Amino acid sequence: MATMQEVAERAGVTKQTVSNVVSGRGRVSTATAARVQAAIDELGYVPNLVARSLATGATMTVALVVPSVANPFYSEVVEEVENALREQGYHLLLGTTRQDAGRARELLTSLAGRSVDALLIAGDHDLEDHLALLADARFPVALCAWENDIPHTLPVVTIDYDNGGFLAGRHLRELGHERIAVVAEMPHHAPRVEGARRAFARDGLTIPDEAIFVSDPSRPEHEFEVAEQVFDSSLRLTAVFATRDVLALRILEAARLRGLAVPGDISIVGFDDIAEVGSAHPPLTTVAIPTRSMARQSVELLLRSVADSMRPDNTMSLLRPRLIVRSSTGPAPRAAD
Amino acid sequence: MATMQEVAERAGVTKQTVSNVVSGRGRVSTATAARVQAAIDELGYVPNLVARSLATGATMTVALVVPSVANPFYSEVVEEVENALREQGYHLLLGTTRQDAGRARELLTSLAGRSVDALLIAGDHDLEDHLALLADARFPVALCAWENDIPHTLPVVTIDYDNGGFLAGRHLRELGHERIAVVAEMPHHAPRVEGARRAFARDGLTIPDEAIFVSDPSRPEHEFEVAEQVFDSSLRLTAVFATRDVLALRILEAARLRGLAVPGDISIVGFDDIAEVGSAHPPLTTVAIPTRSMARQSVELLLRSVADSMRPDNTMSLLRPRLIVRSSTGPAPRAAD
DNA sequence: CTGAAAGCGCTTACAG
DNA sequence: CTGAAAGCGCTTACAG
Repeated sequence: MATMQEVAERAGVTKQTVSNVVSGRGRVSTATAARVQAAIDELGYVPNLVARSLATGATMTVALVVPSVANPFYSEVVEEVENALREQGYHLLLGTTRQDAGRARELLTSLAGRSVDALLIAGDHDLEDHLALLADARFPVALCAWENDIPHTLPVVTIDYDNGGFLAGRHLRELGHERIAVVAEMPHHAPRVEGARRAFARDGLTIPDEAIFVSDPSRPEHEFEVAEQVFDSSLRLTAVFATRDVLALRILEAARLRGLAVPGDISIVGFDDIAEVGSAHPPLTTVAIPTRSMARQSVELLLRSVADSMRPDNTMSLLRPRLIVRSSTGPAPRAAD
Repeated sequence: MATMQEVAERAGVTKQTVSNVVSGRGRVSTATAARVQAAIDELGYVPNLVARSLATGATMTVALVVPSVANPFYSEVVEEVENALREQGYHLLLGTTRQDAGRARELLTSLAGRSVDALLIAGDHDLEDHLALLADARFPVALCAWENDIPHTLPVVTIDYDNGGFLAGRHLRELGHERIAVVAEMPHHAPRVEGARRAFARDGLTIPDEAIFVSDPSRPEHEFEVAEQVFDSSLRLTAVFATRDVLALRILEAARLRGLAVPGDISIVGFDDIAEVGSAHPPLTTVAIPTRSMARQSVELLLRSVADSMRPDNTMSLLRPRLIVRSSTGPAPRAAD
């Protein structure tokens, strides 16, 4: 592989001049620039990025840690982080934790060796206990999509999940629903559940613990089983709030399989606003969260701090979800009681 | 940040010795090793990976290029590639092309600067024309999940897609189906379609062009529209072969919405064997492809070549798909003709 | 078992 | 506008 030195010799100049024409910085006469460029082309010279990194202290790569990519929410985060990074010329180093605390720990440890310029952690799964490993990282670290027990030691850009749950609950209350089930991944989605409860509490109503159904994200087939449990329960429900759209879709399927009309017999509200949900039958009412803007803001926070070579401001920003009313929710059916 | 030199001074030894204890290579007396380790701990020393890379010529990171991560097939590839990489101590640099040839081009160009030890490209979307950019890459390159016009210039580990289509078609033929529709993303899935046609041709039957329905992957809502078109057609179909499970699921949904019994009125065969398909209602018959083993073999091929520091053998390996019969396929209903 | 030297391929002031 | 030098922080032979 041709080196900068070789290009310099061929062009009859010094390394510095080659460096100048490659970087476009420092001025070089048109004539020598052309000579250098010719040498570069003839030799097929490509700068060695590792050497450049050592000299400049910048690797132009940012690491992103997510629980999984097989989850529409996180795959959207990955896509948008990559977009934002690429616009600034950065590469993306990806690590997934897969609900494995040991793996998460290794990941953070191996990342702490400054081979990246910044680190973004998405989602609070399995990482709570390992954040301390990052205490003396040599690069800025930020958190996003963090739902429970938001750390105070690092900057975070996340969603107001509690408010999202509240929006879902309030919508259902406005439609007159009094008895609803909540299907949630617990404890991760606790804030969404609490939000919905708060909306009911305003009207003096409660969502009892028996009406909270816990889904296990590690077993996809479990999602449907839970949906079945909901309808098998004797709670005389008129609506279901699912704290993830993927769950909401399973509930819709289970309802249809039992001949329940949506929203005639049962209303369904989801959470996330993933693409499939808008083209479901019927299209689902859901709580939309600004995933892409969250991803983008996180990257900007981090890159700003890289540019200024200072720790990022220890800010916490909470993005607001938004209720999207489609056709899976309607007035509560008159109780036959 | 502490440097190796500083650790050496503190421990009263030379850099080399510190390097030895850090790497575990070259022997060091227990006593000095302990002194060095103490200095490392006191200073919070972490080796600078970039410097190490420049010295060794290895970055311990491998790049993976995929069309998208919002696709269950590719997200499985990403996961398994990451697994295989991590086992060997490598990091994953991820790039997605998003059906944007310009973006794909930029990606490959920016990767060519030897900041990675190897490159794996999954999927043939948008890359056909840019492979030449990799001609003088300083690291090994391999292809996987390549379906059309497999290049001869690079090693590839892929699926026998044509055979997958054949398995689906043969299964349907064995059940007595004569008139089927194929829903496919074209031209990408052409081999799967051809495979199915081949199975029919053995019995002197053809799948006419009108029975091939093209789905547009860039518009998720289009998938359902296509499913509707299939049932609106006047082809008197008894089965549908969808070249992706996600499509098969939409077809199942459309069938149910019209009151068609699956498999009583219509049989459905998918392709991929993604997790959701096994817990659908009914569970879908599908062509399972060894995605994880493909990902793993690709990584091993690449890493072997990195270890030997030679070009990978220009091999082409074709992994065999397997038909998984579940409950969405049954005997063709007796025609009422 | 430990030390002194050279080198990986760039960039960054600093002279001229 | 161009050149000579030092340095980024490691590792790799090579002596002792």
